Amino acid sequence: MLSIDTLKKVGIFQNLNERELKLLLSISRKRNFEQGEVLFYEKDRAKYLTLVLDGVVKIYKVDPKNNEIILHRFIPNNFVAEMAVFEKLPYPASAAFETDGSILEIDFEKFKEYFFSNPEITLELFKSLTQKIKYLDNVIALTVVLDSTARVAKYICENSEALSMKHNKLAQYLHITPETLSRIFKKFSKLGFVAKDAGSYTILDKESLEILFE
Amino acid sequence: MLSIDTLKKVGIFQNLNERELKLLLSISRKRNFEQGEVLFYEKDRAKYLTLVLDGVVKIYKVDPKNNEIILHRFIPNNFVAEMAVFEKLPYPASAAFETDGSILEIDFEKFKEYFFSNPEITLELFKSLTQKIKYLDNVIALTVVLDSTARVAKYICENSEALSMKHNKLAQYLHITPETLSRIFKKFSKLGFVAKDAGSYTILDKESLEILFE
DNA sequence: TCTCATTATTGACATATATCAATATTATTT
DNA sequence: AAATAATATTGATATATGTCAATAATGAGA
Repeated sequence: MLSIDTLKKVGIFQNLNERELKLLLSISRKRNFEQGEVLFYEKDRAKYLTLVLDGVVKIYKVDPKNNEIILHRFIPNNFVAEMAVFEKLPYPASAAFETDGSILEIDFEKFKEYFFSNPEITLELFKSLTQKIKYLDNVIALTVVLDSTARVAKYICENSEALSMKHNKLAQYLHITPETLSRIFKKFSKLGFVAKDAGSYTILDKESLEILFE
Repeated sequence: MLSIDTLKKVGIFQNLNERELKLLLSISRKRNFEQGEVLFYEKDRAKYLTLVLDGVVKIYKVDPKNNEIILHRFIPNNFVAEMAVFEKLPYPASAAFETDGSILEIDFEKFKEYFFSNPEITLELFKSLTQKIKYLDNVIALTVVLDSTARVAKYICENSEALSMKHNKLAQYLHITPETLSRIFKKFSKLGFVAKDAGSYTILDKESLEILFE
């Protein structure tokens, strides 16, 4: 099931030696999830240090109208919500698998005891924390600072995969309704900033789009 | 000007010995600011590890309509935007003094060299980073998730100083206009959730207010 | 205490975006 | 390829909040 080879493939643990990997193995377990399964809910108590091994995990909050507000999608080899584990705080958001996948659960107290003196590990944890700050900053830069039109412009300019995403997923990610998104794309088409071919859109005039959010 | 005694008073450096404090002193300098002075602008390059010594520093973004969106206010003994310094990234937001004050500027490369192997220092830096995540999460929880009414309810329930703040400051902090804030307070008064006496408001029915944002 | 400046409130109106319902388009299954 | 389901678009309308302008309340200096 969970083997040293699996752990070796995780970037964060690359510099650990065999002895350390064995130690890590002894305080970890792998858990499999199916698409849609919830990893944890907002306000749950954090028990384990969690790392995505396979699949995509979405982190989201639920607003009073029951809309999911997606803060981030995690791909493999990332820690999820380690802040809550470090600080012994309830999770600030919920997490669910968007695909089938698996996670590594690590006993945090033991991990701390064994690995916090290892500068390579602490450096990786620093990076992981600063990464989270960047993600949250991005949510704010996108959602709080910009209006819907600017938000769409920014997102399609900066995320190449955006144009091939299903529109309702994209809309959800940008915290707008599919209707509004559709109207914005129509506006961009009319302005000649994007073109529709065979269902999906292509960017024709990136400079103009950039003006909208800069 | 900048003395070891000043450094000793900073919580984060409490566990440093005399030799380490001297070392820190040699790579630091103090800078004074007047109310309103800008510490740095969004997108500036981060040069020094920065810590507030005196005064209040606001961290804010500017939206396309030139509204300031305040993300946080820092009081003394806090690192400001250390993420940008760690990651050698442009500042994700601007910073300005709301009062007269001063900061400590630390040469980051040397700080890293001298102090990153000290577990007490890295622990403090961890705490500082997780704190920032909490602040950003709060901005999102307040601004992205809740509507204006819920936001006011949450803020006055959870921040005792809110009711004595000037309404235009409070409104700015909640990212709503003073007019909207005034209307929301009026609504809360009519519902009997708050009462106005001598200019400022008092909470009469906290449970009801809490229902609005939970 | 009176005056002036600042801050807060109120009303009328504008605007962005959501909601709902109908229809069109695209994708999937048989 | 036809049938069905899923997704996208469009129009009409609702709603929350912003904007602007007028007035009221409050605070600070003479």
